Amino acid sequence: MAALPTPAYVILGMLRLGARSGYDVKRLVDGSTRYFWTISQAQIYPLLKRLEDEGLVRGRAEPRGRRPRRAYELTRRGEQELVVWLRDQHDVGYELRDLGMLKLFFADVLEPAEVLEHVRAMRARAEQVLEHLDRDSQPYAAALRDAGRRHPLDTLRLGIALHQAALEFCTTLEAELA
Amino acid sequence: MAALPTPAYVILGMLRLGARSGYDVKRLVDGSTRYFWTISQAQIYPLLKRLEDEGLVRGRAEPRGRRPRRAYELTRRGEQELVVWLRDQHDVGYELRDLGMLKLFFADVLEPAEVLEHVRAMRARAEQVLEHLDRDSQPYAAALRDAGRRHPLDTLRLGIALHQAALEFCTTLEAELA
DNA sequence: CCTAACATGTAAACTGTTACATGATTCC
DNA sequence: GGAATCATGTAACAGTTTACATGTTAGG
Repeated sequence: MAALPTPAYVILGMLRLGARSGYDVKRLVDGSTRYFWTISQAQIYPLLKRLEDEGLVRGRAEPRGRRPRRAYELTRRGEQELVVWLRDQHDVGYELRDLGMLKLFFADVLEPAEVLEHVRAMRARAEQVLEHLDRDSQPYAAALRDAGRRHPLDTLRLGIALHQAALEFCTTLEAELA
Repeated sequence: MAALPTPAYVILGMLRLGARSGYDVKRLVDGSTRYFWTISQAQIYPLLKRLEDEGLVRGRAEPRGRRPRRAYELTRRGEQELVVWLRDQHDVGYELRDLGMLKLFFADVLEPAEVLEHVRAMRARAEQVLEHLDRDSQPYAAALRDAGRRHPLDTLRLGIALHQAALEFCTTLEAELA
């Protein structure tokens, strides 16, 4: 059996955190891992089917009227598979694509005033993300912690620390450029 | 004329910073923007051709023996195109895919000792990146600053601040988990 | 009654990477 | 003479997103 693609583990993990439908998975991803891992809706349904074929999730039909609908849960093998993947310390890599940083890198072609504008835009973005993390992700992570899962909150704290650092750097740079 | 894909602007920017061949572009990207923007070699050559067709770069053949080789430089229109793109404050978005954070998010399935191991691995990664930035990117950015381009160094400082923040958070979390 | 949110699914397009092939030059 | 580095290029593949299509349920 071929190794699963990463989005499959996201699905397994979200099912373990209480998601029941593909739609739930998408909602939870958007509300929690979105800033360090996204997944598009079009990937979810085919993957759920595959996971069911491989016996890692169990789905049963719960149609609403004429509309098909499936509710899923992890099987024991699915949970084992998730644990094996989580344990693999081998891949903790990351990939960042940051247009703000890329444009700053090339910004010497611009007028100083334009660079300042750009840095301000980067700071505004960091502020927006922090606001979203605080308003939308925090309550969800706090609820999970109260249910005994502490690590979503730890991850959120890391996300906040990262964006805070970006925010502080932008503020410093703005002062230098002014 | 359709808007160019982002890697095309990376090429324009790198040509402006002194790259002459496709190979140069790849080398500069690997040595400088790699931690916030990568580009694969296979994308570069077709894009250079396209940029030449659109009059944004000028290439001339400088073969080595029987091996073809092209040296490129920015045209005025190419530089204008770069500036227009840089000015567009509309897209300063970013995309992060961080397996370390994703696994931390789901880490409640693991034993506490395993989580600690994982956080240590994340910290080790941050340390490695910081080392690379300091050893490989710093000299290059410093040389560019001495040549009058200060923003590659600013971008590097932001990268360092980000990884430093990650490192500090991991250290804190390790202490909490121990 | 209408809109928003719930919910599933597919086809096509796009983006990016991997793997391979080729050959020159420089340094040990 | 062999290895590493310089240098270009393509074909196949994998991964991801966009756009569309469809229908339900709950609330204002």
